[in-house]
Amino acid sequence: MTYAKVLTALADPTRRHIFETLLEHPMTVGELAKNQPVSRPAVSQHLKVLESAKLVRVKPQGNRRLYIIKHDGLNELRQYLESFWSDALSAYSAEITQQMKNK
Amino acid sequence: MTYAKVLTALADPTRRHIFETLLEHPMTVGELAKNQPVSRPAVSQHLKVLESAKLVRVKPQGNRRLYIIKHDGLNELRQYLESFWSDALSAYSAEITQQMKNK
DNA sequence: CTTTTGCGTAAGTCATGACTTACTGTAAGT
DNA sequence: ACTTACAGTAAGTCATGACTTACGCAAAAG
Repeated sequence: MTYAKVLTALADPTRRHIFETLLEHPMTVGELAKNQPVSRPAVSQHLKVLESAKLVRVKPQGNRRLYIIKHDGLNELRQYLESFWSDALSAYSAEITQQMKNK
Repeated sequence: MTYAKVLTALADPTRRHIFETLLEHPMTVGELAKNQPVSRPAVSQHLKVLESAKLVRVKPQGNRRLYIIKHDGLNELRQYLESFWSDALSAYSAEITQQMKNK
């Protein structure tokens, strides 16, 4: 049921930007905040959300905290999406749509 | 760039419920509202959002309006998600994660 | 040991968006 | 024609959540 968290996490543009930045390479909070139009605490709060959605992971390194991409959340979301295609009921719906195109 | 709209559209639980209900079979607004804890106008507003995210389609039938699932929005979102895997930069990130597991 | 650096947390503000109850309009039924 | 059914729109309320500044705490630096 984490796909719900993933959806809300990625629905926010700032959070998406943070996530996509981390996709390039792991980064600390301070570094992330520099590439962002928002304050450092805001970034911290966003990272908290991303973490609970299993989209990122923390690696504390002494003073600093390195944030790293984690694919678990994305996998959950992908699975949720794929259920829409594999679903037999979905197929029924597609059939209706097809019928309508022919009219 | 519609994937953003799709994400916000599916981030809302009520909207997800409406969408998943339509997945079973096409339905009118009134029918949808009956299976929902919210009012009919609320459903109408949600359908508007789902429509602009290319997740549903309307088929006016005389007095009523039949709403039908549309896969375009989901396809856009899926494409967005897949870019995270195919991305070379993502691969780099995955490598780092792997290195960390070994520690 | 004091200072600085790096982050998380608290608390409060402000905008957005998810609802509600009217109201309006259009098609169907009598 | 008149009424009833179906649904979108307007307008207003209320909660949530995205931000800010201020603060506290631990690790590094001096």
